[in-house]
Amino acid sequence: MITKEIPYFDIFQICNSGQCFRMQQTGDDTCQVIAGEYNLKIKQEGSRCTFFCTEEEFESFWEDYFDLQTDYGAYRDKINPKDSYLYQAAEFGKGIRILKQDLWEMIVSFLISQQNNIPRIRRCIQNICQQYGKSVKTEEGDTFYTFPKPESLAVLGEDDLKSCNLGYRSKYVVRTARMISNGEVSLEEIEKMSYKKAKEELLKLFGVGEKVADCICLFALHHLEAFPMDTHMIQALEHHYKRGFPKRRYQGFQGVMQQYIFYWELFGLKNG
DNA sequence: TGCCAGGCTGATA
DNA sequence: TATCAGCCTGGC
Repeated sequence: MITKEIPYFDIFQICNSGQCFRMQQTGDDTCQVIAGEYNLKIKQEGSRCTFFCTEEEFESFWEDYFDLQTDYGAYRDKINPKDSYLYQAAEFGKGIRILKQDLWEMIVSFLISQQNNIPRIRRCIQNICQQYGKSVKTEEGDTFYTFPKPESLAVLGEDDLKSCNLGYRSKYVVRTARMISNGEVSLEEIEKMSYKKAKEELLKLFGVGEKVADCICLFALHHLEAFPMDTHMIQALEHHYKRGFPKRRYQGFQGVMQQYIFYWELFGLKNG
């Protein structure tokens, strides 16, 4: 267990920001995240966060996973003070960070995300993990499931994941798993590529289009210049940036601004 | 009951 | 090159 003072870090904002489907609020001040072989409980009171893991695990994995070394205040300081819309969106979502998640898991997660809603995406992923992942016992005696490897899904029939509630997305996941498993597309190579090259490569995968590729670039590869355009973003930008979003001003970290806008559109407007 | 949700593919013109 | 139907399924 390790307790830290972390400014501008809000576990619930991250839970709801739609970038991570295996991080969930479990109580008034707690949440649970599953990543790789790890299952972490976090408790947050103000800027005081308690991570229920060893210091070694925190330093070798979670610190980087949550991008805790980066000063997000510096990104917000670059916001045009005359842009009151972006300013208020960034103020509202100032606890958001862009996580560094597993590439394969993000590919599958965002393949499933199309024409879908967050609770159902979570259920789909949970079903896949339970059926094809590895079960792991925690020290407390609880069981959780890891995310299955591409090879485990590549051997399935194209419709087999319909039983996990994926619907027509089943064949996207299975065919993509095959492309990776047979070496047609290399995850290791994509991880070394620039944003432009990585996106180009991801677009070769069956079921991956512009929006999904950008989400993968942002949430797995940490290419902060990726700017996913979904229906919410299209509407928000049409409404607030008639002459286009000033991406040049935020060159290199537009993705952070995208998250502030996205989170504001989904939660800020509704809650005042 | 019908419509739509955090898109994409493949057919058609 | 652009447009559009069709796709699963659950919630409203």
